[in-house]
Amino acid sequence: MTTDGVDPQGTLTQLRAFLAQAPLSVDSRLPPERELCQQLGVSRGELRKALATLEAEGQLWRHVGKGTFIGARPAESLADLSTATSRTNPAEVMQTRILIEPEITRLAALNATAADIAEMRTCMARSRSATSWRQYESWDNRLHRSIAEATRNTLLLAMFDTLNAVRRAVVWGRLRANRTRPDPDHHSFKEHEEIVGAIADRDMNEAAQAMRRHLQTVERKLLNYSQ
Amino acid sequence: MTTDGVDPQGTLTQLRAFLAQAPLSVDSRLPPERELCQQLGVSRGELRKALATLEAEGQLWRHVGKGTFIGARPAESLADLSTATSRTNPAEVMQTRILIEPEITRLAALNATAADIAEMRTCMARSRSATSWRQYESWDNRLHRSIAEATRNTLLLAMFDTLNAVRRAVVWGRLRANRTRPDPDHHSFKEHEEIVGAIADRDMNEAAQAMRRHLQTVERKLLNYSQ
DNA sequence: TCTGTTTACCATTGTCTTATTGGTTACGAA
DNA sequence: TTCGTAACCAATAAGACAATGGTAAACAGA
Repeated sequence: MTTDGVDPQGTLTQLRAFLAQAPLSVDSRLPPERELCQQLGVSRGELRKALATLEAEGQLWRHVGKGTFIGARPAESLADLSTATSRTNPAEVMQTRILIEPEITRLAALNATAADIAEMRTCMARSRSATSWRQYESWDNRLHRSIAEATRNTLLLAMFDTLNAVRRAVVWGRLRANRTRPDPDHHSFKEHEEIVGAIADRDMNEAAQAMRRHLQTVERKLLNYSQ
Repeated sequence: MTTDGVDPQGTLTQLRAFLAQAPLSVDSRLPPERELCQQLGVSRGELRKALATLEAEGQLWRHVGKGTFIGARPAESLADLSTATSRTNPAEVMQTRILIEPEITRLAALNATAADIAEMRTCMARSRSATSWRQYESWDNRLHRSIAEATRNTLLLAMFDTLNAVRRAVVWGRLRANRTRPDPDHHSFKEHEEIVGAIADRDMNEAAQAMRRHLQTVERKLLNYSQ
């Protein structure tokens, strides 16, 4: 194993020298392969071998249609709705809801106005009188969102909307067709009452716990049987 | 005031009839004004008056370059990083962090592996030996993210990243220049120790409370004096 | 036979141009 | 004045085109 067996024509060395000499800062794009191989006087295949080595070393990264860039590949942000949706699952969604929504409810109990609470009660009444699961879920959604609105924190509301969007995408096909409308004694009705009641009482701890109990019921129903 | 003073040519009535007859479901786009006014045999001005009435009634919505659509105008999603950033403020950001991150820490105490905890300790050590505020904040960021990673919930991690992106954008210009590096007895060092210690002990409640105490200190420093 | 070069093609991405659309204004006719 | 017509504007959408990394086949040279 001779040294020139590793880098026969010195393409890699030549490329390193070029990068050291060129005025390229981090995240800047270097010339396209078709130009660069002419500048260095090597074939495109040899150049790509050297580039592959540097990429393996983490000194640069490449992407079709974009180019070749200095530095570390930008981590694909998980903070993106589509990528988050494609990588998660219903169990994670419920766990996240159980973590976050009770705390939202706690803050709602502190900040909700009378109008907010009236809005929640309206949503509850409409969900009770829903004539289809689709209607019920619409009002259920709106109830949960009105609680998030009551926190008077736009960022928190945005986080809730994000979570909600992921939830809808993940449990998409889940259409309950076995019954045409919710039972009058559907568990959610009583649980919603408890949540909104605690918010109206300004009982922050009870509000949070009621929401947690509600979501845990939903999770149980979701993961064990369908509904 | 005669009846035909309200709708002289009956354009509005004609348009209502057209919409009732046409096979247009919710969210579907109706023909552009230039076509529609020919179909109905009225001038574009008259058509636009009728459309304005229906829009005021909430039966349709219009937008330049897009068209005219049946149904309610889609609410601009707050679940968007840029809009959320532009409407929130540092106080909301801290409130949201104090609500969410302790719960993340609680779950991390349950799910963290030994490797996760080692990663957290590495971040703490690096932040202690940082020679600039910029370095310190980089390792502080990475510590908080490693805690979110330890939850083993990709959706929760995505939510954390979202919150973090907003935080960075909101408190952007805030560069601490009064000292070149953090004090060796900076409050965060001890608080980070308590958080990671509780995670290592699998003490979920203490982990959550330690994180809450830490963030409340950060909030106090942020809102009262700068740092 | 093996290695490297050339060439062509592909899928993805970015950029530029063009067309469409609601909104507005000016002008003229009734 | 009132209303229809035309023209223009800004925002948006859609398509055309070019550029780029990735890949395989054909070819040449040892």
